[in-house]
Amino acid sequence: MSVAITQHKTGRSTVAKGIRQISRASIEARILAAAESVFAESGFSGATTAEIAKRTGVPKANLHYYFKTKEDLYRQVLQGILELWLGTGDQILPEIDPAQALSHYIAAKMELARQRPLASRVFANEIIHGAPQISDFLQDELRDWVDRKAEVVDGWIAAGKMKPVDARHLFFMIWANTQTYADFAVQIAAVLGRSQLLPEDYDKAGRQLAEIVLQGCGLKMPAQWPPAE
Amino acid sequence: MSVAITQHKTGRSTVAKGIRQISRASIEARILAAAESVFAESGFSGATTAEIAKRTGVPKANLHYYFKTKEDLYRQVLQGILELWLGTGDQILPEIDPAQALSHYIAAKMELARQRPLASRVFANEIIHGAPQISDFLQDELRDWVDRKAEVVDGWIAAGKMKPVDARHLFFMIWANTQTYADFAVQIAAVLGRSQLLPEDYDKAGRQLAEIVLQGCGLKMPAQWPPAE
DNA sequence: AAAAAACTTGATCAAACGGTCAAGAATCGT
DNA sequence: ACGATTCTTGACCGTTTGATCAAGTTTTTT
Repeated sequence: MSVAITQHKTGRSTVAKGIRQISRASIEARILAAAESVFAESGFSGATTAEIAKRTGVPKANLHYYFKTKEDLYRQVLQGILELWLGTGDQILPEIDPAQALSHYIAAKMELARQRPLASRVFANEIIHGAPQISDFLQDELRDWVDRKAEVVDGWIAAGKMKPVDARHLFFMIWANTQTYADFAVQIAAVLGRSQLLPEDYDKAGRQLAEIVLQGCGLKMPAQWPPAE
Repeated sequence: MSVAITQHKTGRSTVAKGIRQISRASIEARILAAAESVFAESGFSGATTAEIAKRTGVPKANLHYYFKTKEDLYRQVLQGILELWLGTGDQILPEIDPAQALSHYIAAKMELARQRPLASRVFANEIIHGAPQISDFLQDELRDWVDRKAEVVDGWIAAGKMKPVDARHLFFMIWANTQTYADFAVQIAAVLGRSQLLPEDYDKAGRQLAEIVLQGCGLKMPAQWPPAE
C-alpha cells in the first residue's frame, strides 16, 4: 500500500513534472518562434525584447524569466537553425549515384528555403555581420561537414562518374542559389512582378538550378523531379 | 579695372565657392564611406551615428550638419550602391555573342563582390529586412532592367544561339553566386580554412561559375578568362 | 572692413531599450 | 494541508542613442 501510495504519489508527481516540463517547453518554443520572426525582420540589434514578448503574448519580464538576456535568446534561435543546416545532405554518400545525390540535395535545400525563410534570414544576417556568435560552428562543424562531402564528390570525380569541378565551390553555389530565394525573396518577387514568391517559383528555380548544376557536372537530370524521398 | 577687380573678385569667389564645394563634397564622401562600413558591419539599426562620426574623424554634431538624420545618411549610402548595381551588364546586348556577354557579366559581378564587399553587404542587409527603403527601386528600375535583359536572352534562345533557360532565374543565379562571395565571405573563408578570402578564391569561383552557367546554357567558355574589357 | 553665410562642436535632451525587482499567484512535493 | 518552488507581472532603473541647440569660428560676399 505504501508502495501503491508511493507509486501513486510518484506517478502523480512524475506526471505533474512532465506536464510542467511540457508547458515550459511549449512557452519556450513559442518565444523562440516569435524571436525567430523578429530577428529575421529586424536583425539582432533591431529586434526588441518587447516586440518578441508581444508576439509571444507574454509580458516582457516573463520573457526574461525564460531567457536571461536577448543575446541568450538569440543564441538559442541560432542553435536550432544550425541543426537544420547540417540536417540536409544525408544522401551525399559515395555509394549513391551523383546525379541522384546532388538533385536530392538541391531539392532539399530549396524546400528548406521555401518552408523556413525566417530561419534562413536570421542565419544570413548573422553571417553578413561577421558571424560573431557562430564562427566556431563555421570553422568546426560546418568545415568538417564540407570536408567530408567534398571527399565524396572528389571520389565520384576520381571514379569518372562526373566531370572535375571544385567540390567546395559547388556547395557554395548550391547554398547561394537556394538561400537567395529565402533571403532575397522580396527582391526576386519584385523582379518577377509578384507580391510574394509562389510555390511554382521555388519549383522552377530548383529545377533550373538542378539542370544547370548537373549539366555542368556532366550529369543527366533524373527522370523524376522533384526527386522522391 | 573695376572689371578686373570685379573679375578678380568674381574669380576669387568662384574659386572659393569651388573649393568650398569640393571641400563639402569631400567631407560628405568621407562620411558616406565611413557610413557604408558601419552599416555593412552592424546593419541600419546596429549602426550608430557616433561610430560613423568617429570613423570619419568629426564630432557627431558635425555629421548631423551634413546629413539631417541617420536614415537620410543611410538612404544616400544606398543610393550610391544602387547605381553600382545597374552599372554592370552593359555587354548584354542582342548583337553580342551570348558566351561573351554572360562571361563578361559574371566576371564583372564577381569583381564587384571582391572590390566592394561592404556595398554588397549593405544592400543584402536592406533586402533581407524587407527592403523598406528601396522597394520602389526593385519594382521599377531593377525590374525594368531585368525585363530588358531577359528579352535579350530570349532573343538569343529564339535564334538558337543557346539552350532554352528561364532568363530571370539565370540572373538570380548569377547574382546569388557572385554576391555570396561578398556577403558570406566569413562563412566561405571558414569552410576553406582561411582567415579571409584571397584573390585566387574569387578567381576560381568566377571561373567555375562561368563554366557551369555557360555549359548549362549550351555555350562554350571563351578562350580568355577573365574576359578582356 | 564689415555683414552674412557656412561651418564646427561641447553640452544637453527626450525616447527607447535591455534588464531588474519585489510582490503576488499558481503549482508542486510530501 | 501547507511549506517550498516555480511562474507571472507591473513598475522601475541605468544606459545608449539620435537629434538639437547655442555659442563660437571660419569663410564668403559686397
